[in-house]
Amino acid sequence: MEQAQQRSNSGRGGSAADLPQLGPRQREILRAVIREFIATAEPVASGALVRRYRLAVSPATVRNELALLEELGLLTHPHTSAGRVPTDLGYRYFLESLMPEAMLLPDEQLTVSHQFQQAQRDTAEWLRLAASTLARLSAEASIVTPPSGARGALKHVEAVPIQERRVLLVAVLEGGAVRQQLLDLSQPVTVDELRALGSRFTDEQAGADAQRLRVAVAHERGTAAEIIGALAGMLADSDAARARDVYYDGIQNILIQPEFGQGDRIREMVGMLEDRTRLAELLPPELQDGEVHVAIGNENRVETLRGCSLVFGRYGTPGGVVGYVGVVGPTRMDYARSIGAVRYVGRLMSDLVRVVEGN
Amino acid sequence: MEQAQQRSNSGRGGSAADLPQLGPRQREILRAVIREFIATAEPVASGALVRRYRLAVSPATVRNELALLEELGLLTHPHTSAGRVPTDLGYRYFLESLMPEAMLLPDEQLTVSHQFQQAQRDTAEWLRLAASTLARLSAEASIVTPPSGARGALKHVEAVPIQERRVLLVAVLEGGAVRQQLLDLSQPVTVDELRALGSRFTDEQAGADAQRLRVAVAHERGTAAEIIGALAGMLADSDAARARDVYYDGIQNILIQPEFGQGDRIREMVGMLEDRTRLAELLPPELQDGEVHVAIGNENRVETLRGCSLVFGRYGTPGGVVGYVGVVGPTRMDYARSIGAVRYVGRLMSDLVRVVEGN
DNA sequence: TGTTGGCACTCTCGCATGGAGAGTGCTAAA
DNA sequence: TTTAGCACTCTCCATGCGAGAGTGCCAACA
Repeated sequence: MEQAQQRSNSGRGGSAADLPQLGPRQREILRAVIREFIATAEPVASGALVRRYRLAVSPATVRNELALLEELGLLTHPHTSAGRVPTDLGYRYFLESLMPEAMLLPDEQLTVSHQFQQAQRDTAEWLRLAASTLARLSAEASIVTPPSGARGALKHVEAVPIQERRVLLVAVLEGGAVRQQLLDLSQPVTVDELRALGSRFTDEQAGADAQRLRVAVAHERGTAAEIIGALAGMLADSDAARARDVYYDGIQNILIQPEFGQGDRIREMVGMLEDRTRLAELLPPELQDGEVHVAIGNENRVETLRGCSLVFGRYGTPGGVVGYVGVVGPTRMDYARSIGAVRYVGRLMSDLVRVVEGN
Repeated sequence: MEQAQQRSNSGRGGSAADLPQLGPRQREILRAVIREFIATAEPVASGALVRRYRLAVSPATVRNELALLEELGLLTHPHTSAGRVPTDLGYRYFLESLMPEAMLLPDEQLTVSHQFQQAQRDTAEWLRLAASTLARLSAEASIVTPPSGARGALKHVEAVPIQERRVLLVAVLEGGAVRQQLLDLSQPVTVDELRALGSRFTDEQAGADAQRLRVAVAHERGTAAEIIGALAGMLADSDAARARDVYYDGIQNILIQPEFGQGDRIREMVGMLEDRTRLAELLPPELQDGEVHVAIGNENRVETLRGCSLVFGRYGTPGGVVGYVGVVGPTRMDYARSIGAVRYVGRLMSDLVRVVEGN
């Protein structure tokens, strides 16, 4: 009955080390409690466990085991005569050694990857699709950050005339991101001059970062200097802009969860998600591409998200751009599904980024 | 004591015609009820009115007037011994002829316009700023749609090489929108060829819409035909993409409103807002730039938003691009503030669009 | 005729009560 | 070691009751 174990989901906090040792029956019972609680959101009673999971022992025996699991810190009691509820540590144990393999079903994978292939081949579209796919698969709220270039290197410059002294600068970055900005010039400029400047800068400054562009400003004068200066600003702002460009979806999914029933818990949560400047606090500190990090309840650093779990994955290319995909929900979430979804969508995003980078 | 009246906020439904005639004291009392209810969200009692608004009559007299206003359909009663609550019609009357002038304070205007000037000069940034500004000013949830070109005419084309057979197409549209898409070519192409194609298309097809580009495909062959075809697709998809690019903010503001206290009302609402495909249902059918449209409660067409009011404005340039800014909240909202905020932010957005268009 | 004080009536809300039901913990027996 | 039995605890729900808020109406008054 033991499922394929999977230790690759380890999170931070070195939790694997301090997890207690359990016998097979205790493991079976713990797993049943967590499954049941995830499904019902109600404290789980000994009798119900025996009945619904066809345990070969009596409720009294189960009660003894439950008391033991509680003593180990894996379960709690809302009050004396209520059933058991998993603690954060209980979920952690489940994740580390009880959870079924965290994989999407093959036909789900097929559907999702098909959708990604159908989507318009544009980064914003992909991000939106990733967010909505994650929200649907996990039935939680999802967060997706755009890929951000490690250096924000310039790849291509274009200056489009708007008026005689106003141009739209379009910069394509290494990694396929496109940034645009209006620029008012101090002198009139012709279409041909702009075109020439665009191709010259594309040739000369390809691969440059904000730093190098700032230096290059000194060697230019007039319109050229103004444009290079603006480009440097665009590249420097690039990361700040990225932080504001986060995609959310599925907030409605977590609004209905009974744990957010009333009070301002929910308001705080949504406020936290809407405040794009605080997003960085959610992201796991060090994480490799392809790995999935799970922060259960109090394991995450943000106070307003106590009682919530975060499942985050990192996508990108080695040495190239980096982005995050993740889901947020109550600690009582279907971790196997969420992890599977995050991992798969992260992998797809990595593939897409690789395509844009041209590898 | 009568405030400056303002009839420019008329909505659809020809409501101004069927509004009852009221005497000055009735108007004063109705205004007080609505003010009080907007502030407290609790049914308003006759005694409280007299006390808090220093009315020169006794509670009994006020009760008589309240009964009359109820008979006219402007107020209701949750139950026999409760205070009065405005009906949709009551709010409508308030809007049409009782509301103080719907204008932001001069220093608020200054702060906001300053923020817009400070912002990075990029459409996405403006939209985000508009959404967050509206949410903050109105203390409701805000919705901002990107400017969409009336025709989606092409202004500038650029093809950036990614690999030898893969290019990133960047199209700048009339109105300053930038669209990008990856394209896999059937034959390898050099950087110089791409550059030449880009400038040729920019020259030949400037001002073209999706339709004309489709025709132009027939006159090209090879790589050029593939690129033109892709451009036609991008322009055609342009409107669909725009619909998905809506900016929301301040959802947390309406989550705490007591009217959305519990139940799935709120979940439905957020679901409605998150579902970008249904946004068009919210937008007012015909509306001139600069006008503000208010749909109170049942006046809006979407069922899940019964009990909510929408305040929408249209921005853009005559004959040019068009976009919408608006706020969503409970019918019990501060209409003067919301309308003032929507009008002012709409005007700023119109200015910005005009700048991008080069007028 | 319009206004007001007085008063009965109604409805909600909060609180305490009590019984039913669910579930545990403990003990003693198998 | 497991289990049956049983007392105990706690929640939940329905009920009832009293207080309070507020209205509607009536009769008196200016």
